[in-house]
Amino acid sequence: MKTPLACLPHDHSHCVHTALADAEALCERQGARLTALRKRVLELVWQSHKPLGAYDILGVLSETDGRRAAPPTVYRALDFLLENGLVHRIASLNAFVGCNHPGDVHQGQFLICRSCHTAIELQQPAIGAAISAAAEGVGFSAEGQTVEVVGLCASCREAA
Amino acid sequence: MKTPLACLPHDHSHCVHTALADAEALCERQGARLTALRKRVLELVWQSHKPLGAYDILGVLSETDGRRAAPPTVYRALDFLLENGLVHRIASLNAFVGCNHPGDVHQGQFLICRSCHTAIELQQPAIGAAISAAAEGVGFSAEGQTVEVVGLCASCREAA
DNA sequence: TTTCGAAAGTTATAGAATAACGTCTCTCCA
DNA sequence: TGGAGAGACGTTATTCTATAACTTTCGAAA
Ligand SMILES: [Zn+2]
Ligand SMILES: [Zn+2]
Ligand SMILES: [Zn+2]
Ligand SMILES: [Zn+2]
Repeated sequence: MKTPLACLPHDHSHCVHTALADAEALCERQGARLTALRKRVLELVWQSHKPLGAYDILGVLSETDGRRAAPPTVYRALDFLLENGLVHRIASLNAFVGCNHPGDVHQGQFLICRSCHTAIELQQPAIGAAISAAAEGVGFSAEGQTVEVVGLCASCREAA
Repeated sequence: MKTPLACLPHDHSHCVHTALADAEALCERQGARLTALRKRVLELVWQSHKPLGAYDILGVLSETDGRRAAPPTVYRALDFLLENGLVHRIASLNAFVGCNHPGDVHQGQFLICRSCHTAIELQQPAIGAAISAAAEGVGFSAEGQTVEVVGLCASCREAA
């Protein structure tokens, strides 16, 4: 039972640097253009392990960065990041979080702490397989999965 | 491999009657008030096996039923139905669907056909258990699960 | 009959996402 | 060199989803 980095104090700037570097490398390899705006949005999404709303990103771009930005600016950047597997959308929160395993084709499972709002990305092939199998069992061919779990993370559990 | 009723031609009025009768019985038993409005909203949600948006419900109430209704009217009814386990919310669609197993405390898994938009509710304790176990594995206590799978249902698969 | 509380009506607003069109700046090739 | 075309981004407007806050209605209990 390893507590995930996300809900422990850690050198988060390292997370951010790694994520940005990985993104650069990945886009290079795939011929995708990681523009300054897209990189900045990715950085903002990675500013913490908490899913971030599109309008929060918009706020930072407008107020802190001083960039003239309207919703489509943010959503286009997010669409790019989603398509390239650099972020995930959390449907139950209408928010976005950086992907921990960029490059792999995958659909994570997310553990969302109702106390500290941290999202932990799991990658348990067994879960995906169990779901696909159950779907196949009724003749349904699964193409995409949304698995989001709300509860209490290890830290918040201890604190309580 | 049993194809679920939901994506076969069937006597759907039977689904509706059963759902409404079950709801009456359940509310009676639990001392919850299934008012005319709430019952009507439940009926509308059950009008098909496709998840229905709150504003679609609102449209019917206003135009067909001639009832003066604003969003809160619908959302309050839906909240009641959710709290009493009579409908589920599909986060990835912002829509609502009737519950197939009212009364049981459960969180379904949903298979959503991208072609005919039918939602099939599964109740596989094994999946829920696998997810909870994976969460416990990193010290996370799962309290609620959202499992939504998009793909092709048996009928649409055949048709293609 | 009065009183109280739940349900529903009403008005306004917040929050999330997209449509449609214009502008800018590259790269590519004549 | 100098367009042509494509992609990224800006801009404006609108749609869709959801909730806040206050008022009115109505039925059951005291
Ligand atoms: Zn991921
Ligand atoms: Zn926490
Ligand atoms: Zn039916
Ligand atoms: Zn289908």
